[in-house]
Amino acid sequence: MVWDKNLTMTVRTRIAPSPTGIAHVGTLYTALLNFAYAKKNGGKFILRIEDTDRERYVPGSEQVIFSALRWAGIPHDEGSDIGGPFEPYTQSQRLEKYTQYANQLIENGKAYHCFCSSERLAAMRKTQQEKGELPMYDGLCRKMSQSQSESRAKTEKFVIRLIAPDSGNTSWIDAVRGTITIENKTIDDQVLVKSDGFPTYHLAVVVDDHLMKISHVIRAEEWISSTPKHILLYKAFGFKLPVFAHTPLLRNPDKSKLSKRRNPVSVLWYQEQGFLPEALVNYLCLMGWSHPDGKDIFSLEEFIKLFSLDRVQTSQPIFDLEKLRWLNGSYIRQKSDADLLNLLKPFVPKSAKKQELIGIIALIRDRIKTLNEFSEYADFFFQAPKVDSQILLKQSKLEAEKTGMKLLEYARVLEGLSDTDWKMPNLERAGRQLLDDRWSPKQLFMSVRVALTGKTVSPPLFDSMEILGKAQSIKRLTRAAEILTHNHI
RNA sequence: GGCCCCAUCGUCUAAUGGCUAGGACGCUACCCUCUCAAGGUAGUAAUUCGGGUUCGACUCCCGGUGGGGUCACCA
Repeated sequence: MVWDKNLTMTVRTRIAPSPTGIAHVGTLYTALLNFAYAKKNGGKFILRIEDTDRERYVPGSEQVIFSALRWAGIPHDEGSDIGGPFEPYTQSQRLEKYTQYANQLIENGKAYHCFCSSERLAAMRKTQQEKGELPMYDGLCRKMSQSQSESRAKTEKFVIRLIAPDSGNTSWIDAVRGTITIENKTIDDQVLVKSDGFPTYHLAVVVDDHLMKISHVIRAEEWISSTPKHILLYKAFGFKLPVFAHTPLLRNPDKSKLSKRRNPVSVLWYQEQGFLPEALVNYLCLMGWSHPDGKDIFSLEEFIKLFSLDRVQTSQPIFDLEKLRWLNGSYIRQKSDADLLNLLKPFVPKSAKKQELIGIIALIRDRIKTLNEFSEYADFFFQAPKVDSQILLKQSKLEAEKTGMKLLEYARVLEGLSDTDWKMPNLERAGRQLLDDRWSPKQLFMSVRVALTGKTVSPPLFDSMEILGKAQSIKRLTRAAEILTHNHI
């Protein structure tokens, strides 16, 4: 990026979520890019809470956002929870600033009071749309004399609107897309201050980005069409423009903007499913960006080292759970036993013993893609399964009686093993000794598998038996044999 | 609909005028094997269309088509 080279000021980027309930993966994605860009350039990453919409505010959302970013390993240098040189970092605590700047605009003739009722606005929009025009404010109050406007403002409710030029163009050099130009006549007289005295996003974001010395505004492409409004405001205030960079918008498999209707979007959901933060972050890195060496798996540190805005793609990627799952499985496989034991804690029965778990982990680590799949593979260790005789017989391919007798025979042989001999190779040897021309390895071992686990899919049989223990294994074999004979007499 | 953005295998992407268009996920087959995985090997599949520019276009230009975003006193 050419204009980076002459940058003398510090790079300061920010993420500015609104507290509406969840931590969105789209927010995490934008945070990741802003964080990486700041760190790459030795700058600061700021977290600002944009809570100027009182109707949509959900108490507690801030904590959800903080904890999601903490989980993901994307720490901020300044923010509403930790403060900083430009605090407060919560917009509802900065109200006077916005009022002050809005009034300055009115004094300079760059903005005006608007007294139009929402009914009039709605009616106006309706007729405009019927005529096939684009709905825009008709500028009624813009024409009002200053004295009239001032006196009405003393008694009536009003909003403050920006005066947008009717001709000319507004353009900027987008750091990921190049020059973008928009005709001023398509820009509405944007509301800056609402009738409740709160600023709109457009005013607050410009004022705060300026006051907080944000150098690079890196945000999703859905903001492209409001960027000219922001530039107009920067100019009206005489502020220095930041670099704008509009990143691709994450999409659902149906190609629409990523939303909870079609896709899990809450970071918390991924956490609860047992996705590892490294995997989610790594996957997000692959959205609209690629490693110069074509690597798919790399650390956040490596990403920071290699990240650049000009390598960011402009087309909109689809968020694909399948590839994320693969990546997650890969990260799980790389974990140490101790780490996995720790990570698995929320997904494992409380009664589970540590030694036992370490053994189980060795058996399932290559099989699970998310941590919550632990129970799918390992639940039989903690609870005797319900054995379905039909499923069992389908594996043995022999009559119930013969199958039951074989299971009992295996149980008897196992009975002869001492506790110290209760080891995988011995268990397997004992099993293989029972093979003959009627019992192939597959028939016998699959039958035993169903008897012990209730399923046709499980971790390796003899390793599982070693962990399950002598008493429990024999008990389950005997019980399966009983079920077979009861059902078929 | 106006405006804006975008267009390489099903998906994520590489290749910015010169290669048989590469890699990854997924899928298929084989190997391994007590099942499922993991691992290994092989395979499947793409430059949206039409015009230009050029000795030569995935790559540059124009148009069509398609997709997305945005048009609030929400962010």
